[in-house]
Amino acid sequence: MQINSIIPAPFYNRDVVQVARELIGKRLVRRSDAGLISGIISETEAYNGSQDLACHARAGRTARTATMYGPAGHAYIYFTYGMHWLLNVVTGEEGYPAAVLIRAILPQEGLDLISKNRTGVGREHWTDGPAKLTRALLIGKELNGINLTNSDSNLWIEAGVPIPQDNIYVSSRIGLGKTPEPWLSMPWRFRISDLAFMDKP
DNA sequence: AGCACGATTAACT
DNA sequence: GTTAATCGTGCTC
Repeated sequence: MQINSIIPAPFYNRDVVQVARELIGKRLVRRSDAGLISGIISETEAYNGSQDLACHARAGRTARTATMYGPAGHAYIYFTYGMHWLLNVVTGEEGYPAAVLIRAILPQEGLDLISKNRTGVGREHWTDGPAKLTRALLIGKELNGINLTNSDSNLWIEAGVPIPQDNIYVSSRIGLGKTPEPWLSMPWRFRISDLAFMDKP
């Protein structure tokens, strides 16, 4: 893939909800020791500032959430449920804590590597969850804070395939537990509703 | 210093 | 539909 197709920093230095919507269809690329692994982003969620009670930054700036306060276009990767790593992209002005959770991708390159990283799991479930895709792409704490707009990084996001607005399904975020309203119902989850276009050669 | 819980997953009944 | 796995983080004592 061409270096010049990497999404530049200004794309991320905007409203987190808008970025979450526009990340649908972009290509997430991981360069591992074994080779390239990539997939089209098919599901995202926006987490918007310390006032958003579903956002980790609700507790203010801590060692864990520090990257969310950093520059847009960097990766915020955190550990949860004692075993899972989740990948987010920092958005907005430096100092404002907001990020987009990458919830699912559609595998494109490095299928043999993904298969290896997801042994015992059916192809349809290789990367259809936020912790599944980080396992498939070998993403962990060592990539926390990495610049996703830098061609020297081992993780970046490229221009992918255009997704029409009417093929993006909007709903409320999931897995938020006891998060109170209105945050629980904010329409900040985006996903491709019709995957038929992927089946074309 | 101790504790409850989580932006989940996979394996159950 | 239900639940165990598993541990860093942030809050309470």
